Amino acid sequence: MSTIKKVAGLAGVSIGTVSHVLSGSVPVSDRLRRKVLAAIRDLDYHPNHIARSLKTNKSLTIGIVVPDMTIPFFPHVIQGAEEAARASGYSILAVNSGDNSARQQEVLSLLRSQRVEGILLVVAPGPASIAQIPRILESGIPLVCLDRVPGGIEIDTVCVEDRQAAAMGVSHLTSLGHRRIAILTGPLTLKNEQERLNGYKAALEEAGLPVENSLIWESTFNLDEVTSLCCQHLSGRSDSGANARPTALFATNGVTALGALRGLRACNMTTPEDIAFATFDELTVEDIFRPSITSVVQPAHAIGHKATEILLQRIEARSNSGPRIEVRLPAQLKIRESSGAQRTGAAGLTIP
Amino acid sequence: MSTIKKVAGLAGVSIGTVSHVLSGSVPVSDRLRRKVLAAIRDLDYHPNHIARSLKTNKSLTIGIVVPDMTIPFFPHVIQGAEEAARASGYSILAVNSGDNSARQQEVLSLLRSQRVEGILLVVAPGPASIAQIPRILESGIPLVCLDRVPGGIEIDTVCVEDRQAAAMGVSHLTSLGHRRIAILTGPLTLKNEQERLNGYKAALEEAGLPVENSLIWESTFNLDEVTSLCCQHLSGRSDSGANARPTALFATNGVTALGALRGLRACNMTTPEDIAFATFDELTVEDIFRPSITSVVQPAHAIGHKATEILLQRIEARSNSGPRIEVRLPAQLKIRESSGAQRTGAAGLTIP
DNA sequence: ACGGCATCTGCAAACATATACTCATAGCCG
DNA sequence: CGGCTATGAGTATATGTTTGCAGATGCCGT
Repeated sequence: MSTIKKVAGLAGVSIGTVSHVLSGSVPVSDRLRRKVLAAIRDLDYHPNHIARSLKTNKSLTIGIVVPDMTIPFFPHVIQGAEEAARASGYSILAVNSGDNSARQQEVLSLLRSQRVEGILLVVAPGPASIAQIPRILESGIPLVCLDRVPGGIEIDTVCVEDRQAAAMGVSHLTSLGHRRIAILTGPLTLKNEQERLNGYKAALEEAGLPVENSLIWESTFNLDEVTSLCCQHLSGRSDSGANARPTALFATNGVTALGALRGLRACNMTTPEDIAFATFDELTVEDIFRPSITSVVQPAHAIGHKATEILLQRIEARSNSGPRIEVRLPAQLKIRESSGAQRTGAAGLTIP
Repeated sequence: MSTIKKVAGLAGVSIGTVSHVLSGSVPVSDRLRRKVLAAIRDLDYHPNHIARSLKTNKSLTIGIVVPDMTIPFFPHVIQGAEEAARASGYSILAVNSGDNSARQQEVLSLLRSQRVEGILLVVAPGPASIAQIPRILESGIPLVCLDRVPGGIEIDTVCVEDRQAAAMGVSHLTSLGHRRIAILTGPLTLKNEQERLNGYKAALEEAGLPVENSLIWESTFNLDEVTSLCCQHLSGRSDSGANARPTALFATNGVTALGALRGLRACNMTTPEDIAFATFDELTVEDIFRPSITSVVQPAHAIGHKATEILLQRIEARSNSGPRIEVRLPAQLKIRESSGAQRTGAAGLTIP
């Protein structure tokens, strides 16, 4: 691998001159610049980013920790982050935590060893995951939490307007005449899930409906657990009366949504026929498939992009002090078939 | 940020000893090891991977270039690669090329500056993209092409058994009695697409059916182009006769599949009612949605995993010489509704 | 007491680069 | 034509780590 020294040798200039041509921080005469550039081409020289980082103490890299890249939401977030980062000359190091506290610890350590200049974190559930954050901040590495907001900690966050978004989805269901609407949440230790639950409550109240604890189903981010929990709640209920089965179901995230749909199938129920359904997050981007799911969709790309902008701002400021930044981005309600607002035709591809 | 020197100071040992504790390459007494580890904890020390890389000339990083992380297939590949890499202590740097030759050039340069020890490449279409490969190999960086096989170049490759896989999908359609089966391919400059086409031809021949050029529709990886091309081919054909509309359609990849489905919808056709449909690649993981699509599914995870193993092997061997390795992994046929093998019930969630 | 061994220290030389600094050269004006 | 000023070239040092080596220390058995 060619070095700056070889380039200097071939171009007949000093190492410093090559460096100046590369960085542009010091003017170099056209004659020498051309010779240097020619040497760079001839040698297929690529500046050693490692040595540069060591010298300048800038890795030009930021890390992003997501639960699982294969969940469609996160690649969009990562891509948003990557675009914002690239615009400032930064690269992205993306790693999975598997929503596992121990693994999150590992990857955060890895990122710190790699000397990333900032970290974007979709925090794993559990207090242990949150406990890892302060040390990082203390060490001077800016960290922005995105998508999920950890409780009990002062930290920059970027996510969707959970309360309003959930209320929007639930209001859609109440406006369709539903009076018994169940909500299927993830762990309520996460502020977002709480906020979404609050949005649900607000929407019910606004519609003059009571909030029943028996219709609030708290679950986890484990698909199998969600499925069986949902199934359990749906079966063994009468069709009417005080303990009647809900006529609509709202899921607060993509995982519980998928679990809910699987649960419905396991209980031999269809949507929207047997129960109206709406959810946070898109399950499949394509409107080609049926039943199309009424969703409150998050601006995934924008979340990643905005979080990165904030992070870069903190990096530039070289300080984690200053007021905490909390960005809430608006979601969008996409009304489709599963909520029963549109009637669905025969199976197969149809024109909506 | 604490350094190895500070750790040594706090632990009351020499720098060398700390290094030895960290690397494990030289035995250290238990007493000192404990003191060192305590100091590391107290100082929240994280070894400077950058300095280590510079000294050892090993970045312990491999790069992976994919067209677009938001296409569901690729995160699985990346995750497979990540697991294999992690098992050997390597990290993954994943970047998008946007299926764009110029951008691919940029990201490859970036990876070389980052001094990745090897590169996994899903090559962008076009000869310019392929032309970038030899320089990298010459510079001593192993490179494995995965998913897509570039033509006219000797290189390690890992992908699916394209021919057999396509033949399997098409045979499924012939076995259902279809005699006019169209194929919608991506750019035939890619060997895989050619091979899939060959599989199609072989399956037709085996079923005693003629290969008609008018039923071979070559397209691109651009969704809109595929959609309009498909629509164009489907409309303006009589229902019978020599130029009759095909009764079945096979798409050779996820992009053309999506384009095909959109095209069908635009032409006001449904599947499997108006035309049977099968494809390479899964469009949505969940079987919950209708119409469920009969697919030849690729072992995405395994492709990433295997490619990384080969790459690590080349890295270890410190040489790109030796015989070229070509791994072909088997695909799996998932028969669902769109091919018409199962009859589909009413829309909505049903038990299959 | 002493050799041998295991363990540890301290030092120095890299690794490839950036940068502040010094030095050289050329142009220019008086 | 001499000295001054720009401007550009060259040089030395530092970054955090690994690694090898020479020497120091302490402990054990003889």
